[in-house]
Amino acid sequence: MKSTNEKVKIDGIDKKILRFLMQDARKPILEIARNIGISGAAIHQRLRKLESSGLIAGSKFIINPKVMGYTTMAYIGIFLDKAMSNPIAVKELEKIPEVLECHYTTGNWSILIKVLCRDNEHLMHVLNHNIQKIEGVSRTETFISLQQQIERQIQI
Amino acid sequence: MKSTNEKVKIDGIDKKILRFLMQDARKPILEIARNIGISGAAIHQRLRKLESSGLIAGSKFIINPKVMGYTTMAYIGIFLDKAMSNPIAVKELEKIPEVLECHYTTGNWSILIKVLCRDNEHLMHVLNHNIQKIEGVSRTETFISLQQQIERQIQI
DNA sequence: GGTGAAACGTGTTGAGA
DNA sequence: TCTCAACACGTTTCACC
Repeated sequence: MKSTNEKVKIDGIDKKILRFLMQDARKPILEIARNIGISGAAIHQRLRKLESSGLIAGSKFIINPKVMGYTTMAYIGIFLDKAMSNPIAVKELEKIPEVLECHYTTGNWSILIKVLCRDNEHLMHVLNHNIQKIEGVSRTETFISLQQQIERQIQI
Repeated sequence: MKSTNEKVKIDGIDKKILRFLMQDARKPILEIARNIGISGAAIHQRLRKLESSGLIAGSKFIINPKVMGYTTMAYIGIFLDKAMSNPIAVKELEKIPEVLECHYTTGNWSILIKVLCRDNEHLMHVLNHNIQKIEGVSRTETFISLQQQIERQIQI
């Protein structure tokens, strides 16, 4: 894997391959091959190169949380006491399964997190019993996502 | 696909299968079968059920944006004029490829978006030439993610 | 870079417990 | 729901262009 500071060059064929696989990671290579008119072996070689360049970070099945009863998504801005070091807070946040993302941000807050809960009651519980309990957390601001209207990866 | 208001019941075997595939969507079903000690055909049947329940929303290759030179991620809170309807703004935001997420939120802003840019200069350009140009956008607040410390899906 | 072919492994189905 | 077995199909490698 190359340094992440090094840009990787990809051509139009790479882009076509990636566009297929970013949509459906299990799409057979041979099917892609037939679609773009080159051999399966060639695609295989290109994918190995893209993987070792670090451009392909892996593949994932995507789960629909709504079907599991998780319908409330929210962003929470967290203010930390000055004395509190960010890494310790992150360590605690990692233990909370409802926390899906955690960003160390510029601006108002020290930390911005994304949480996924079953409902508002569950969200309130996570706020009061998990997040606010973390030492150093002084205040939080919650923004509930009423609807997620765009969700995508970098366009290539 | 069932209604998204209907919870789906999954057992321990389903969870094991999903945990493997959420980590690596291309992991062969037969390999998973050997790992958890049931036949490949059984896994195949379970996956078909999980898919038709809507729990599996698909699969994706994950691209590492840093390797493509995209190193600046930010959240932007957008204030809309009262006269402005949210759907029109979202339609415009969809046309901006740097916008990866868009949430209609409670709280200060009308909209919270996540953007991915090459660098701060690129972010400034997207703010001034794309986002601020959208009719109805009155003010924005930007939070740059200096580091993303947690990134995961719902835990099952 | 690319190809085709061979060897091997996986996906998928259907009958039956 | 599961298994087994059969077949179709995909992946991977390699020699060669």
